[in-house]
Amino acid sequence: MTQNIPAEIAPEIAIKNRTWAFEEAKAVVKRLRAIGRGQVQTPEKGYVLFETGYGPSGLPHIGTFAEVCRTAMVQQAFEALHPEIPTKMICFSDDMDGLRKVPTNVPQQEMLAEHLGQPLSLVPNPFGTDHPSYAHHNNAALCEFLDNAGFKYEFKSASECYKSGEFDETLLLMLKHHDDIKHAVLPILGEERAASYSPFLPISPSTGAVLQVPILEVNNKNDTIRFEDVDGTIITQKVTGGKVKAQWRADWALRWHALDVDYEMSGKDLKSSADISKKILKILGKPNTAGFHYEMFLDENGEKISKSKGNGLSLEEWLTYAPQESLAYYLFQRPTSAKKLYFDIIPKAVDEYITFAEKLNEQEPAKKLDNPTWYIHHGEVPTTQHTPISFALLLNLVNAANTDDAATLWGFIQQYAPEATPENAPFLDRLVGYAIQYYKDFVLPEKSYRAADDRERTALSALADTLDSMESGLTAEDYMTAVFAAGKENGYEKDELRTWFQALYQILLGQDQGPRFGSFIALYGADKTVTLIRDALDNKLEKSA
RNA sequence: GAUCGCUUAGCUCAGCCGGUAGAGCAACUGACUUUUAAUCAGUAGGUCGAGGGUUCGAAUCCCUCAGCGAUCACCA
Repeated sequence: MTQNIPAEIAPEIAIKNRTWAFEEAKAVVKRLRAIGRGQVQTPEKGYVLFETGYGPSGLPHIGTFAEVCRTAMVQQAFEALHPEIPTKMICFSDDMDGLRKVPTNVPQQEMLAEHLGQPLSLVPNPFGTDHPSYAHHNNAALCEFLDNAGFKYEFKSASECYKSGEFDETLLLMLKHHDDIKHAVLPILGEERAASYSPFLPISPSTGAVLQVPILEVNNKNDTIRFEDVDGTIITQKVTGGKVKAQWRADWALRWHALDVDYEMSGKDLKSSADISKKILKILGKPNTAGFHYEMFLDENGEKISKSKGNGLSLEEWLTYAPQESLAYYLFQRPTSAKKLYFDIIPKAVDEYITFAEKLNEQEPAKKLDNPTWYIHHGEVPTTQHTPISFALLLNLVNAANTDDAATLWGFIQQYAPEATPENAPFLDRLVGYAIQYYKDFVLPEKSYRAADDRERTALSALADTLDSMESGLTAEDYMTAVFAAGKENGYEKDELRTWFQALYQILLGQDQGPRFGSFIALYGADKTVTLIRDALDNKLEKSA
């Protein structure tokens, strides 16, 4: 249930920490103290609850990850303050929400259009996966993602909460305070919406759709509401048992109340909604849930990242080029100021993560709490995270080494860190994979091979012949000598040798710069270099570029 | 209109319970390599948006202003 056991940090030390995560955790403590009349103790439900919200109308995105990740950080800080109190994180999916519009990026558009208005958990699955519904598919994606990232959480489905009756008690309470709740929400609504607003959205008995209709009458004796169904029939329906869903904002308060949520953060775009939800929670008679509002993610030009525009950097993109830990590190930084998300920040984030990860285990307890990796690795960085070289160096290396082969790249790495191997530095090995991906996507497409002129052809074939006749396994210096000899003996004067090397890069590697050529041959292999040269002379490289 | 954020070295940003500024990149110098790049060592570079206040002392707290930007006001 508890997220983890932070490495021994005395609560007296923890309470002095001022990072945002601890400030948030202290807000949770304050809430507990209010509930316990001055005593900080385990809530009646048996644990302190941290909630995150997810809308399964789309796949999990970077905002989803950010919210779970940061909530886990607050949770960990709380555990350091009160190790004796159990905690739990719930990832709540609002899969009872109606399908408002058909997303343009999913299959079976027409089929989905027929199900507009239906709860997402009843809309058929258009993806062809095993899951029974649209929402189930997305929920599974969320869980898979969170599991892979190593989060400890409990998944909760809105549809199940409504149907099972878990929300009934609170729904009845909301029915009792129907008008108060309505008036709490009205001030922030536009005129048009205000006219028909109700905290309740009945489920149509004829179509199953989530209806956004005026509530004609509230009956607290029978636990019912009256409304007009899509076909014009006036219906009287219980608010319990999954026949009614709470409207946005009221829905939030409902969850906080019914599950007794102690902490939930949200984006600043939801600030006004959260404020209303707090008012509703108060009407329902519970103390405030703790939580703050994090800033939005922007793109390189400071504009809001939107999935439809495709600007900025997506979660998938980050995780294609860098480890999840580096993103978590990035997310730890000042959540209340807007973050620009674009490619260039990734290498820096990775290297700063590495720097902090290398330091954590030796730091004084008080210092540990200022180290972002304390939150990412639950107090102690595993030794497997050690890497002797930086990601920036690795990216330069993969560029220079001109290879998408991990083994070759490791050869270059060992020039810098002779003792490192994929086995004893698994994190570095992961970084190698990311660097190669980067090479494939950004370096390779930029390559432009040119054909050799006559002098170059002569020198290159001489080099190929020499290499062919050399024994394998010679040193970089031996190969270097051969390269120089091939140049000198085939028309390159001493002061022209630079152009000879440049020719090698342009003709063989498709770029203006490259690695030290002797080392390149030693690592790439003399025989493969011969093949490379002969392919170049046959003009085969241009096609593969 | 309401709410919030940002403004610190050429660039991107960190520092913010007050004690005369830091990093990365870029620049420059040097070392090392029988090419370049890389690597390593070092140097230089800022009246911390403007004005005022509190203080022995403010990039850091308070007020005013300016510029830029975001979010909300339809849906979640």
